[in-house]
Amino acid sequence: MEIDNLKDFSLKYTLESGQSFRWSRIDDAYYGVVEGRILKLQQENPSTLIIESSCNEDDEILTEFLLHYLDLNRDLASILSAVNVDAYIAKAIEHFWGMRVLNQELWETIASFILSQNNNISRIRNLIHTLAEKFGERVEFKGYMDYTFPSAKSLADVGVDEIFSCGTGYRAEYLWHAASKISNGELQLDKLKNLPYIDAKNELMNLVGVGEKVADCICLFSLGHLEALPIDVWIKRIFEQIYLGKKASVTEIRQFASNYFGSYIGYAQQYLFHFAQSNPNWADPEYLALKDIKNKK
DNA sequence: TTCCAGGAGAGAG
DNA sequence: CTCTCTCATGGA
Repeated sequence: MEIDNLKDFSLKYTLESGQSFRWSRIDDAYYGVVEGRILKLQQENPSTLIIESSCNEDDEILTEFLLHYLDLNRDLASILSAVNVDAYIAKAIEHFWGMRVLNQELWETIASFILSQNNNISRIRNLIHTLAEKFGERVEFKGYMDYTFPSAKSLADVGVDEIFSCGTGYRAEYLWHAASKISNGELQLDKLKNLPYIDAKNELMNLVGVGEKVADCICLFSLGHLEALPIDVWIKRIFEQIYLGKKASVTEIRQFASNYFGSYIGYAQQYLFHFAQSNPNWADPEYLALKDIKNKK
């Protein structure tokens, strides 16, 4: 099946921007395990998305699911125009136009970003794959084989040692703790989805191993809270070097950022993050100078 | 060999 | 509140 008449969408930038660790590109198609099945996505024209699923599901329901997952129900142009306040971020927006902030499954996002701490993206991908291979279910579609993300209950049941043996390091305890609290009902994910940003974030930070940054990642990449600002080493560097010109605390960065970019800071963050990550010259003087050129709103 | 990665917790000051 | 140290692991 396919979805037509897409506007302001880049499948590539959306799936390759470090929000999800479960997509692989083969030629011009993306294969990923999403909520129990393999999806194969291809963008054409570029306003058409061609979709295949490893399980038989109703086209209409799958369409609704993907519109939400890929955040296609939002008016991206107006969001980006709201955060396009200077020539520096304008460069990032221009370069990665169409990149969307995903709405991923909550438990998988919690687990993935617990594993992300003090870790790099390729190793996070490998860890998740190893966990899925050992504790998930095998799925296959058109020669592409992968494993579903293990449920909270299955990880709670196998225990810390088995999780540790996947190479998770000291994060094994954190992951097991979260899996336990979720599978025994101490933390109810459905309730979490209905809370406002601050409340959801605080609730998540009650989990051992979930600090402010990971909580913000979950709020942004799963719960749709676009005002969340995950401050990792990259975002810290970007704000210190580009916008503040000095070392700054997380509190300081947060205050400046929300004041400067407004309530869609989560989207601004994603473009700045991906721009810096993929451009070794992101802090060169020629780029640095762009931040002083303001864009009229 | 040392440094670093989409950090967090514990402890000290 | 802010610093500092430690926590596994693998790739550069």
